[in-house]
Amino acid sequence: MGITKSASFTEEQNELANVLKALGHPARVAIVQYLLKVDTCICGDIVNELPLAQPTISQHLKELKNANIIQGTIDGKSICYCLNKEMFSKIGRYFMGVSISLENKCC
Amino acid sequence: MGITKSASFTEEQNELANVLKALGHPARVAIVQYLLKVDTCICGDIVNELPLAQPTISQHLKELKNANIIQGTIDGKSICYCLNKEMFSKIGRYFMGVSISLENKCC
DNA sequence: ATTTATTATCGTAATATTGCAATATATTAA
DNA sequence: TTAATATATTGCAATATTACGATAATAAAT
Repeated sequence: MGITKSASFTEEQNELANVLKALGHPARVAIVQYLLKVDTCICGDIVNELPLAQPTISQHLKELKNANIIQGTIDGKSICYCLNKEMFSKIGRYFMGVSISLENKCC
Repeated sequence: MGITKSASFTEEQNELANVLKALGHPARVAIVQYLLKVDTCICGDIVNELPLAQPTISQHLKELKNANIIQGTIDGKSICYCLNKEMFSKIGRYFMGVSISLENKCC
């Protein structure tokens, strides 16, 4: 993107935006959904599953990891990836909270 | 961004990614939080609230509107914006669903 | 030590996003 | 009609993202 004035916003706003930006790409949504289905997997499994090259998948995994959406643990010569429960719980609670706040408001 | 291979992913994946991408910017998170606080407001109120120029706010509002996150209704010479309850409910339910699916899994 | 397997990094082209000044559009007020 | 108010659009510079080929790095197997 262009110049994003992160400094102008609160820590909370920047953090939330970072996580949602990381999830704001169809390939990364697909990776999350695949991980949800298979529980854990290695990078190569995702390369076989999605129509993207290995470096591209690796880059997407890095972004998801940076945003604390997935975690990877070294397992021999491969890396075992899985979803970070707490992050999904946190995001879920945030949006449900917004949703409840909006319940008795009209537009 | 670069070339996003939207065609390679499902409709659902693209839709979810679009909404989350729209929310994946601190200025747009700030707009949502402001709207949550004041219920409804006009564009000018947001321009006064955030450290961004009017065309920039207008552009962010357009993106939020396109993603169906806010709606704007013409009110005289200004436009009254508010959050779209259903969208937040939908996103909240999605993430809570993922969260619940992850509950009894380990990593 | 060499090969094989798995993932990460580098470099780069193509494209998208961000922010704003200038300007256009639309509605109300005088 | 003219002026004032509110928002949208255009055009552009600066920057970020996406995708991938080539290559490096790491660990296991032979």
